[in-house]
Amino acid sequence: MEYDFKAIEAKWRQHWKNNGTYAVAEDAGKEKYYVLDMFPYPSGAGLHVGHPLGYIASDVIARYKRQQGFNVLHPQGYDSFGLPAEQYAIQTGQHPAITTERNIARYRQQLDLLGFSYDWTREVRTSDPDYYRWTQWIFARLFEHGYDRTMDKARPIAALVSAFAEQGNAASDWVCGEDTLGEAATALWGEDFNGTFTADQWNGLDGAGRSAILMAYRLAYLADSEVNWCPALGTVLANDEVVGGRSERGGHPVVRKKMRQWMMRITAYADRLLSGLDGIDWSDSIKEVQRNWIGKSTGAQLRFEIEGHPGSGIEVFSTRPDTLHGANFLVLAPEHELVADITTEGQREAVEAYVQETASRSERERMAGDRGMTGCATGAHALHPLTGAPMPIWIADYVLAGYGTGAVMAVPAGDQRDWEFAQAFGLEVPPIFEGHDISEGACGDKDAILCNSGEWNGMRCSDVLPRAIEESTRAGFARPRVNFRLRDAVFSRQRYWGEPFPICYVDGVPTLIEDEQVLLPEVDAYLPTEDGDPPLARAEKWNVRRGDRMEFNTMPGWAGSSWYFLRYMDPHNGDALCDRSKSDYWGQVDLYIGGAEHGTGHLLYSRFWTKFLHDLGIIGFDEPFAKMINQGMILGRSSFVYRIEGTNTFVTFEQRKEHRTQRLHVDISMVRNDTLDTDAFRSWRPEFADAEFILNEEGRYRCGSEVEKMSKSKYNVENPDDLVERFGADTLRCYEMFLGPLEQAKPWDTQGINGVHGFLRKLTRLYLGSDGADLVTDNPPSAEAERTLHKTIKKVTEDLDRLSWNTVVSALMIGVNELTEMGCHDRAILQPLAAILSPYAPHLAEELWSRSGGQGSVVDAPWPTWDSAKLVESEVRYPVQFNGKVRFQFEVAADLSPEEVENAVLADARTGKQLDGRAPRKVIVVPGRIINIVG
RNA sequence: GCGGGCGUGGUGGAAUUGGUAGACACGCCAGAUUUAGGAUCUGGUGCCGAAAGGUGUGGGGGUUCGAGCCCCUCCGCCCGCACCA
Repeated sequence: MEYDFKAIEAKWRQHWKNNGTYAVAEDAGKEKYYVLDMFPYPSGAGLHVGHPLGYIASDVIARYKRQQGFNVLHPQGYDSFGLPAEQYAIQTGQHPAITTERNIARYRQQLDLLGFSYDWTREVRTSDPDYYRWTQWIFARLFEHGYDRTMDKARPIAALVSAFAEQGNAASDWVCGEDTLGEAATALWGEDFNGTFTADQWNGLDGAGRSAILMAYRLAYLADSEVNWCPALGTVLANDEVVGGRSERGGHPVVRKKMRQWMMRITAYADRLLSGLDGIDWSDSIKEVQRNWIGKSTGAQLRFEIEGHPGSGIEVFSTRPDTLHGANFLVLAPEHELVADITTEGQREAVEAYVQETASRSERERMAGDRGMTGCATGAHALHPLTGAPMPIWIADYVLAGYGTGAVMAVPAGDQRDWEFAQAFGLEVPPIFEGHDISEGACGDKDAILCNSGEWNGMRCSDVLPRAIEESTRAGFARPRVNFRLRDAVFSRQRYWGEPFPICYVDGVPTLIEDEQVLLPEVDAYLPTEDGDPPLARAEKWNVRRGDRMEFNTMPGWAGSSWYFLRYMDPHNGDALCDRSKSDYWGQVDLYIGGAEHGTGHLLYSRFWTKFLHDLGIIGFDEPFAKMINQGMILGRSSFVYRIEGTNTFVTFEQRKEHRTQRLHVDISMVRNDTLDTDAFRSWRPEFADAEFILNEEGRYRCGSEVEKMSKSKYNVENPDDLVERFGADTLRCYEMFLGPLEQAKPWDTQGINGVHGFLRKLTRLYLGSDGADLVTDNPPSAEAERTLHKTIKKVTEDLDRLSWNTVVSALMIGVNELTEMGCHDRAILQPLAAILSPYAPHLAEELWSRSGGQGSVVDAPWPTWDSAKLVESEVRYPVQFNGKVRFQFEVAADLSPEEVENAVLADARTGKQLDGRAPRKVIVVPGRIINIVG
């Protein structure tokens, strides 16, 4: 066998392992290149062919860059804290660490088969205490820091404490949770707290009081937030785990409950997270997802006085204060704090019923559904700040409590939702736009011309807007305001298998534990306690060793994955999360490859933590991933059989409509070319043992098929191990790259792999005879063979530079086809060919490199360069322009310089045949293969 | 509804800067060969047509000597967000 892939791959896999080929170290004399995969969660199911796609792509680039002389950092690790291992533990009692260890071993085994050039000495695992120690350390720094708006960076809370001691909180402009501050201050100093406190007030506080105040400023803080609590399950549920007021799993009742949770003040970084997007090379769509999620809007906060309630007012946020003259009522979220105060006696019953009704639905549910407008008048009125006209105050669930101030000024002529609300409740729609018919709907056009708007009549909205903000501010009822949709992230989970917080409570005050690492304790069960405390509360000895008690929550999955790319640079450092000299050398990730599904999770949180660590001077850059490619999903091709209802008889695809049939997924391993192996099917499951088949005219059972997501339950999963067994890792690598553009979703087609396998076999035959004898000669290569080689080097190099993985395989195939046709066995051709093959088929490339006399490992073989002089084609046709019109096609040898082309054209064209009988004076050869002739 | 992207043979896709559309591969067809395989080799394969020729990148229009690519418009598909004031 001339291409014995099993022997070749085993041989070189062992060789690389023995030689530690892929270990890298900092080298000041070499330019670095950092190429990173999103590390996997090691699930029990193992890999299917979709998982390695991105890993192969990054490995190709890592190998290519390495051969180009870069010092390449290409690590891999495991995001090993997570829910599946914990659920398995709840069911079986097996410790998640054991499950995780086993799954990692399986992953490693599968990854090793594929020939990746990872430096495994740098492996990280988020569940490793030596790793999560630093995750806890970052949390501690976040706890100890706040965000100073003046300096636009994170600063130690200690600096704020000094400022408070001297000037209270009036002089410093730090990001502050106003609700948290308000609650704490009210508890300490009484109801009339107006947002500021003095140095005397501060200095008079005890430790608990100060702690409560400082919580409003910390980047990691404790706060009461409303969550979906399921008492039966003893845990908090995410909004999408709640359906119709009951838990999605089990159907237990869910209540909305305020719970004290750790939060991350990511909102402090909202502006920088937004502007930082401009400087990084990510896809437009994922940047757009992040922009949308951050949701910056600029406008004003306006205050409306309430009739009969002097001193209190309703604050609303609006991006369109230019439409203020069209505002004729206010709408509050049902949860708005003023609702109870302002509701009139006549409306109280109706309002309370409405509030009750909305409270029983989750926010998610309110947002979905039929969009029918609901609401209720409070009976109260606000006063229009310009005209003093009374404006009825309504409550409605289309206004969200969590956004802006939880209240809006309704401008039914300018906002579709307000318009619909006005229609539903028979409210007036004052027209404020010239030429706009308000019976049709609202007008959102910012270029519309205003009317009925006092001094602004006749002006364009977009021109009025800045003026409206300015004038309202001067009049004292408004101030400019920027609002973000982004909300602070809940950082607590009531789970076991996550990072424990380095926090204990001393007299109720949350306090950092920094003198020793807080390790995840052993527990006797992985469920919450009877009291509803998280599983960590079961670890009684662990719990009581500090303060009153330890923190029982653990950190969410995204904690460990927010900074792992840094740890690879210095994975064994026991004194720091990453030495500054190492992070300065390796710097940002140059190429990050992974799925697009993390747009608002991992990718946002790692940007946040990176900026924070940059503020602290831990690292010298503030964006983690300079360039990112999101690979598309590989879809499976499912096969179906058609059972006649109520029988055990199956008809083929062609006949399925002649009967009442039921479509069933069948395992694709039993199907070849859409034909079912009926014997295999009978023995697949007992219920099919006596299945009858009605075959088609060709005497075979033809299955139906469909492209859908790969999944166990659809029996359409292709396992990489099987394919490596049948075709080898090199074939699988090439084929996955050949499938199509990396970013696109594409169906898997196992039949297609034969073509790529044939290519590698054909390639091998250039070097080896069928008996395994060397065929490589030292004959001088023909010009033709050189042209093929240089053309291939050029194409492969250019395609890799623009990250076009799939076209590279085609280029290699074409080269091999041509060389095979020529019968080329020349060392001068085949050695460089092995070198450029290496990124895609590293095992075979090593074999062929050594067979063709290459020195050392092909992994370090310098990337060949192409010589344009060798790229001579016989003739090229140029379209020729004469006085602006293309008159004829001119053929010229392709290796001529522009000057030679010019002379050739002049010489020929002077006959004047194609040039209206005129002799040209000048010939201009321009790129794009067009020749301009000036008459 | 808003935002992002896409539309090319039977299939996956190529065409990099506006310059011979369909490279490369699968599938299919025909032939060869054989120890009958999920093997190998050779040739063919966009569509219509016997051929000459015509036609062709979702539809229509435009710019250009020239459009898969640029502009306008309509249709269809995918992804993300979705009452964000």
